[in-house]
Amino acid sequence: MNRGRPRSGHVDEAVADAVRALLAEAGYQALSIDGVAARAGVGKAGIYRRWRSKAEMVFAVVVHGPHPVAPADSGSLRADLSALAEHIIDLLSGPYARLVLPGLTADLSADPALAARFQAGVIDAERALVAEILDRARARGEDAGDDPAFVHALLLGPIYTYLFLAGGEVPPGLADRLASAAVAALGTKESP
Amino acid sequence: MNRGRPRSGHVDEAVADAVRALLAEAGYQALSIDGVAARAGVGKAGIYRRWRSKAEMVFAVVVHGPHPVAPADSGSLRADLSALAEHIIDLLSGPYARLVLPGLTADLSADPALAARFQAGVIDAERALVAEILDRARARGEDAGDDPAFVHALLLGPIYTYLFLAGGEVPPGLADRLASAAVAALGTKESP
Amino acid sequence: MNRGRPRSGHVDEAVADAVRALLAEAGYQALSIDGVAARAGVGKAGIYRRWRSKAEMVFAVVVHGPHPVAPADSGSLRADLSALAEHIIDLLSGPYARLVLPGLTADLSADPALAARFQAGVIDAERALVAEILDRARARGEDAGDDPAFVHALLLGPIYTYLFLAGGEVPPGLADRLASAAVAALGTKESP
Amino acid sequence: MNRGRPRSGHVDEAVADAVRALLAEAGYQALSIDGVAARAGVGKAGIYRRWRSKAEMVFAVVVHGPHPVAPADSGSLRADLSALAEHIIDLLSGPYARLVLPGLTADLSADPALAARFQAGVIDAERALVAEILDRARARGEDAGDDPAFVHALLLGPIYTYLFLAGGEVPPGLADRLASAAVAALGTKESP
DNA sequence: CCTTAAGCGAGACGGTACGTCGGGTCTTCGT
DNA sequence: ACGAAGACCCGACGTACCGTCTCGCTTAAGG
Repeated sequence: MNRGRPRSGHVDEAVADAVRALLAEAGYQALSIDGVAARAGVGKAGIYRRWRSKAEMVFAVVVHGPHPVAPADSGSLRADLSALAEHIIDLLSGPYARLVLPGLTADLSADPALAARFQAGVIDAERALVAEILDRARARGEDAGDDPAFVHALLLGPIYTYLFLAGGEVPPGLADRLASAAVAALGTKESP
Repeated sequence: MNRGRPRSGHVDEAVADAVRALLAEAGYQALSIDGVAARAGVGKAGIYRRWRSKAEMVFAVVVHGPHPVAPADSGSLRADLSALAEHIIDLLSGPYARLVLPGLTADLSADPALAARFQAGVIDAERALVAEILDRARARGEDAGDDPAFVHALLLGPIYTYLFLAGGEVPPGLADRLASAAVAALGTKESP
Repeated sequence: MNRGRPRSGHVDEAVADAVRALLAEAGYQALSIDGVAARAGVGKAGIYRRWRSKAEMVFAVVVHGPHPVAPADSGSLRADLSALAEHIIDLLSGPYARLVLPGLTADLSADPALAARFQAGVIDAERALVAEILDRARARGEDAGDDPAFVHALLLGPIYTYLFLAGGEVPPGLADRLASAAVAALGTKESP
Repeated sequence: MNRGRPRSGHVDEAVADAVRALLAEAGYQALSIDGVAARAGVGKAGIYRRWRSKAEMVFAVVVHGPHPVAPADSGSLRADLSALAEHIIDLLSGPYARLVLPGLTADLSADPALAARFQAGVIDAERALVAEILDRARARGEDAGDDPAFVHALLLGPIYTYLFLAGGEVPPGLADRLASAAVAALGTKESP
């Protein structure tokens, strides 16, 4: 049985609001636990009771999960992948992800436990979407390979590169071009 | 003419050694200017006189530039791209890049000036290599498209994804598969 | 009429035990309400229901009051005062008083209400003992002055000084010497 | 040779001012290092660089030492001791000592090193004054005993008792009465 | 007997202060 | 003028307690 005073949902809400507000104002690096606590009108202990680090907190608040985005079934592999790529572009250039992802990625590299949760909650979820799209294509008789992780990397990687390693903007038509590249790659023998 | 005592090369060496040692011991996030100064037996002022931030210092020391890697000319676009991909994999999974890149990427997103220098010094240099490879292919009569940046993103992005967003390891044969995908993409009309 | 569940004596016992144990282990300053509650297996509310502060709690537990030490009647003022001084020395150098008094005194200076209770429960009680001794002496025809508080200060003050302001140890024979000093002071005209 | 930037006297002054102001406003217990740093416009590190605790800081600032109060030589032991007692009363009921002493005494009991410094800097200094007075009296042919520490305790103890253990006020004429008591005690054989 | 008020252990709550660490700047002396 | 050294102000860190407040559960007295 659960003993003691139960945790208050109000804290979670207030922290989530404060995190989003402060991220928008100053970005991930400038976000501090002290600052969030003060802005949320919450004790620091209430935050540390829930999350062990800034990275965990932001991860929980911003990446918390609405990734159930069912992949559209347009009847063609290329169109499905293009839609998925467009979805990833939207996600990564969205209001918060853009501010959060580089810093969060850095923290992941120093916290294997959190990295595992990111892997499971975000990467694996997206790979599952790719797998579903490929399965459907295979059912239709299209050539769909057998490595959803590779196809996923072929979509996510270039998008991440444009956004966070190169200039910061995604070129127009990128989703289509990535989908075409992926389809072309699937229809190729890798060694001559 | 320069007056006063000239800068001592000894400082640069000592700092470079200290940065490498401390990176290996504790990683990028745990690296501090104080720590580097103490380890190098150097004053903090001597460091700030050279670089404006931790990110600049590490960037200068670790990514300092020896990227003159002439792209091998193997006579085939696919083989050239594969060699380049292999080179990128080696670079990114090298001893320091692996420890440094996620944190450095995060700092880039908060320091536009440094981001521009990273863009110019690393991204543009690699894009130029791709451009050279594509030019050679075109001269040979192969289909080479007109967007080296896209081809570069197609190589670097998935590698970065595997190393820093997903598990941390690059699957075997990745360089070949990426090169094949790029070549296939180039031989495709992007709109049906 | 008292309704509701009556207070459990078990709490008082458990708290008293915990306070004594923790005092012995770490002293007054390191004693915390959280610590006492945890050690006693008691809720913090149960403690705050009984006492308003750490000082009150410790005061109640350690100085709880059994000071009814009837002053021995030896037939001589000097001997009576010496016995009382010896008693005070024993009290103040006892196992807990020694750990508690300096900190408790400090808290008194910040809590007038508690100070008044300390004054009434400890100081006034001891002054009453002195008054009784002086009355007996006066009845015997000895010179006993008319200011028990002064005589009491003449006994308690030096003892406190030796124990808590100077080194920490009471010199041998102190009780006798203080009694002699007090008697001598009583037999003196204060202004020539 | 001393290397590095020397400590700034401005910090010492600012801290001393802030400590005095905050003591007057809220007392010793409510004084915090954070508060002093903020009020003084000084970093906490600057404080911790100088003193290891609140008690050390306050001790250094308030009790800093100028106790060179030469003992008046009035030609009589009783008058000298009375003057000294009056001086002690003034000291202890002075603006800061009153706020500081109880809390400081408490901290002494938890910090033997500081206790030793208090003993050496304050108690021993006052005992030396007593010793000097007694020496002068002995030179005059008066009976002066051989235990300055005892005489000192006979003066300081009752004063401390009145101020910090009993009500808080010193009764009028106390200095004279303590001096008389001390003189009387010196002229007495301690064992019947 | 059955309500019901108050007690109980537990522990979360908003806060404050702790002592430490790092950032980026400034100031000394010696080279 | 540069060098090492190190103090400067600032602000965040993660921890520990404070005193208060819910929880769900006894526990007895009063109706």
